[in-house]
Amino acid sequence: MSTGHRHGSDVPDVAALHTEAASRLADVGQRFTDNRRQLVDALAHADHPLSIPELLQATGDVAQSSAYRNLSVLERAGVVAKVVTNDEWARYELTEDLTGHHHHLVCGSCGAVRDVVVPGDVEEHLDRALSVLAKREGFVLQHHRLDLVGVCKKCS
Amino acid sequence: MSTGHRHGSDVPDVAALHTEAASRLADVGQRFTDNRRQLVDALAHADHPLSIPELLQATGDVAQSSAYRNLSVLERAGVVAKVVTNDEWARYELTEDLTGHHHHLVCGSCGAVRDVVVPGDVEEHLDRALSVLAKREGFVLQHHRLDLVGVCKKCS
DNA sequence: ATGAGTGCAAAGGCTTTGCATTAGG
DNA sequence: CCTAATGCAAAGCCTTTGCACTCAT
Repeated sequence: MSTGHRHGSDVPDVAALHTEAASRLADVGQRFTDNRRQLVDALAHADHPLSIPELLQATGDVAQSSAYRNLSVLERAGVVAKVVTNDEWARYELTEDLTGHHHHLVCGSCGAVRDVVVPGDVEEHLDRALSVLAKREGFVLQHHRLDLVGVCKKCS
Repeated sequence: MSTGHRHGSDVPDVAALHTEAASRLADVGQRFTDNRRQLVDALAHADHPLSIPELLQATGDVAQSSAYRNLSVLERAGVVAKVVTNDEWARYELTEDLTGHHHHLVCGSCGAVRDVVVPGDVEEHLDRALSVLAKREGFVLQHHRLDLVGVCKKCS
């Protein structure tokens, strides 16, 4: 799936997302509980990876330890991915096969991270070049991460 | 400067590196002490970003707190850059204007990170595309970070 | 009933900081 | 001499874990 989500102007298909999340959790022997649904929904409605404080605020009544534990479970289930940035907290986002491939605008000034989609032809060109490179290095390439580092609109 | 270093087969120009490091430290009112020289040398001879444990081992007799403090100073001076990965420790490398622009092969299995250089034409193509994108987003682009995530030769 | 999930509090582990000592200009 | 730098130990802070309670099946 790659139904509409925050990158476009369309509304996220919440039902489909829930079904898929539940399915992936079931695959690893886990339930789609209310806490987990709240975390997934918060991530689905954000246009950038969320930190734990942001997630706690967005969900309202999820205990911090539960948030960490459930994010870990969701990560193992392939529903969310941890995004490491230079700021103090880890950030989380839905996996790319749920939201679509994208990259990040990282503001070196305030630390803000925003999702951005790179034109398809650029991605293809890049992927071809990286495949060749990986093969040459004896490296099994799974995917690439690309961050644009600079100063966001608000800080400049 | 961008004298020879670990990416090529050439030997790092230690003297020039020291001069440049000392100069940049002086610019921010800091000295090029023996501990800092040891850290810089260790980074110059590695072919991948080093974690604190690796740096402590490579330097031998630098106290952990001094390593952290000096890396912070070197970072402010623009001599080293912190590289954030998904593993437990932060990693450090010399800044790209000292070593040349490069990217990282990140092994999702063992966490190893190795430097890799992408062909110039690919970089140019990418930079042009990203400039257009950044302008459209009202973002002042300074540089990009590109990681190849997969499985390294040793783990596959 | 029975195991998964939850929440509070305590523990862990990387990183930072306080402070007395040492070294460089 | 005098300030910067160093090293040890203690403190911080994000994250993980222990444990008893609750909920769903």
